[in-house]
Amino acid sequence: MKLSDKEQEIIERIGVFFEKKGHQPILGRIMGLLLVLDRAEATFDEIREYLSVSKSAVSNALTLLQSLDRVEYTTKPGERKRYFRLKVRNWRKDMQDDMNGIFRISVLLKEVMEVRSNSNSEFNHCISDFQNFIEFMKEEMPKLIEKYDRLHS
Amino acid sequence: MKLSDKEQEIIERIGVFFEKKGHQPILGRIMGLLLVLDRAEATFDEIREYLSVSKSAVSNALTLLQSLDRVEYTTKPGERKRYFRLKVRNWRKDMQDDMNGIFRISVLLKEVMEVRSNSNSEFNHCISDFQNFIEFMKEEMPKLIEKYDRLHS
DNA sequence: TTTTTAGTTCTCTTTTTTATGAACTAACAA
DNA sequence: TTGTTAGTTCATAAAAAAGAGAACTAAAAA
Repeated sequence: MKLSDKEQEIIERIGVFFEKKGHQPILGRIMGLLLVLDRAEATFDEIREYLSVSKSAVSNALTLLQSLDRVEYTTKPGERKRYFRLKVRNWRKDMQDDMNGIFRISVLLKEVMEVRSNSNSEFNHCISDFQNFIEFMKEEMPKLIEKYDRLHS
Repeated sequence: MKLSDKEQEIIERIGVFFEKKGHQPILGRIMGLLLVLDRAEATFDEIREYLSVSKSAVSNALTLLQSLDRVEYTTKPGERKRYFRLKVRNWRKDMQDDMNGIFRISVLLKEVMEVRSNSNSEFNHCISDFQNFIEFMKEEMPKLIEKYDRLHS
């Protein structure tokens, strides 16, 4: 039960990717592991061994990943073990959430505009312009997704 | 030289927003301050006082913000002080960078596909589907931006 | 009933991040 | 020349995050 160097490297890279999103390191590495394994699932203990981390680390990470709706588990008849796997169906939703996270700056800018006087109209105008841009993007994004679904159905 | 409660609150909120992007707390708070101030600029010492942080914290944060191309400074004739302000022109670019950060998962998924066998075609198919979706988005995004610019010129 | 399996919870250490404060520098001013 | 202003750098303290390991629990198996 050993991962190849290439697999390990990819897991680390995916780990870093999710770490940058503000998650703790193991979360990303567990997701990387579940992506790399051919079965696309693993038991609690397999995860522990593949990643050589403690039980508590795995337990906490899996609890968190499930609460984030990124991981789920199934059981097999006659077995007590849980088989953890990625919630594949949510990937697009997760990505949209990330997009909305980026767009959320416009809410903050709106509040900024509320406290600013109109003495610096050049700067105020820059903020408004940027807000318009974001509003446009926010409106167009769902249309883009619809377009994709129309093309791929 | 005091900020109102409302201004402070907005600065904290903007701080948290940028913290979630992986930056250290003061970076976001400095950006928040520069957004909230009517002049939209502040000297080194004003930043220090408004945010009640140490000189070194301000110095390091400003150096970093400048290297990230988010802040710049101007000087005024006869004054040695620097007037720091946000690089407003880069906001859209920053946002596009953030988007590309989200899309970068497709590079990782490509590598994942390279190490996966074809034994689990259902899962592999899910990955490919998601990759197609991202590729579509990556292609459409610049078009969307063009469209916005055409409408607002 | 006792044991085993599968995971959880709690306490504590290790590591990393964030920021402080003091000493330092560079440029100009008195 | 000495002082002052405007910052920088460095060593370190304080705080937060991440994870380890042991004790614990709950359900099934023997």
